[in-house]
Amino acid sequence: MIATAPSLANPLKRARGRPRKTEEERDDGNRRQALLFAAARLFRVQGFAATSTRDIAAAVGMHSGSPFYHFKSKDALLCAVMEEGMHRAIARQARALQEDGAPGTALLQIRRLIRAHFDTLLGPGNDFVPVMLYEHRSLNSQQRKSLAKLQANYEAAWTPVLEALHASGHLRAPVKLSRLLILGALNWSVQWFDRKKGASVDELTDAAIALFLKDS
Amino acid sequence: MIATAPSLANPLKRARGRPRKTEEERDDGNRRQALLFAAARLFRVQGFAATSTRDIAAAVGMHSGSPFYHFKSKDALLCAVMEEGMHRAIARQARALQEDGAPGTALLQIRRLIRAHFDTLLGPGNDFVPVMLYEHRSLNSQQRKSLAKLQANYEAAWTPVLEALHASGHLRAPVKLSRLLILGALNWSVQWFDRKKGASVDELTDAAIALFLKDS
DNA sequence: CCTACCGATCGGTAGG
DNA sequence: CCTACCGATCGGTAGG
Repeated sequence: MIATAPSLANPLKRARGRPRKTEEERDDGNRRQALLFAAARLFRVQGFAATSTRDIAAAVGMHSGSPFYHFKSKDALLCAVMEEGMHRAIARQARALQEDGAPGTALLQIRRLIRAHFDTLLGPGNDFVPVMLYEHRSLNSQQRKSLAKLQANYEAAWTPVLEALHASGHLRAPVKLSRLLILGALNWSVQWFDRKKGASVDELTDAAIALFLKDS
Repeated sequence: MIATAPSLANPLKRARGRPRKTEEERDDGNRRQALLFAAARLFRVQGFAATSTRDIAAAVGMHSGSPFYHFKSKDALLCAVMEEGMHRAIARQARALQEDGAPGTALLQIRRLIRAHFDTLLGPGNDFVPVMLYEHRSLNSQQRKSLAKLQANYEAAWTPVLEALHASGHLRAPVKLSRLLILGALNWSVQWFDRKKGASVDELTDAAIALFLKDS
């Protein structure tokens, strides 16, 4: 929202003795990262089509043409945001499933999956996955295919857990439809969740468990 | 998607004896309606920002400036699409709740509410409400306020039914969070439902009931 | 509802 | 990563 004034980089005077690639490479990575975060935030708030590459550049103190030094197109930037989001989500999910070592019961596993999913969607600064959820149609078919793999990877973790719950009578609806409906219920929280009022993520997780699962 | 060629209206030769307002008024309403339907379809498929008013005009055989004869701005057209959607949804919901006369049990009522909601979202040609769900942020605050009333009206019907189900033990999670999560699960079906394959709306309704409600 | 048009903005690029 | 720029497109309007 607030465009920081373009920071005038001091004219580089290259040191000759040292290779000094550290600063340059880190800087490069930093600027690319900065663009990724700014784009995620703006795409989430304003939408992809309503956000100009100039908006994004201004948000990190660059000039209008500079994002194209880091990303070949606006589309590619959007896709990079989504891929970043899926990699983070997959990593968080894997971490959650390995909490306290043991796999535990299916009931414990589903709680971990739901909690990790809420954290991915609602955690402070987690704009990447929400962008993916709501700007999917802005991708071309090639990009969609590459993301579909990551999504399938992510969703695959849910199936065995839901199957176990179905077998034990905790879940009555068909497994596939259950997965779609449950993930939908969670994904939609992006639209109404407010960190500053209403239920906490803990309460949300409890409510989801209570809503979806039977006692035996 | 397919732009019909602009239909050249034959030069009007006004009859003098008759008032002939019927044809003119009906035509006017038809053109406005045509714009509303075309806009809903395009906004749903491409998104609001990615759809130009020229796209919409072409879809109904008008020239680029003509939509602005019917709607004061692109925003106003979006808002009209959403209001149309909510009016239809509210009417369908009211009809569903009065089926077969009697109110029936809460279990029957929730089934009617869920089924009507799916029909509103997934029925053929029902693009209005999906546009509302996914383009909410493109409205200004005044338009949001006017729509919020319609949405509150729509959601109000769910609360007493969910409260009855909570009291009878069919619903375990808190009523307010239940409503948010259930509507989210249903709303998300817009993203994955495919009339041509997978579950039918009937099966979806059964699965939702089985997922959300306990036996007693 | 068409014609003809305007000012603004946009994604992207060449060349440094 | 900046400077300077291009062609295309967009929402909207005047005047009929």
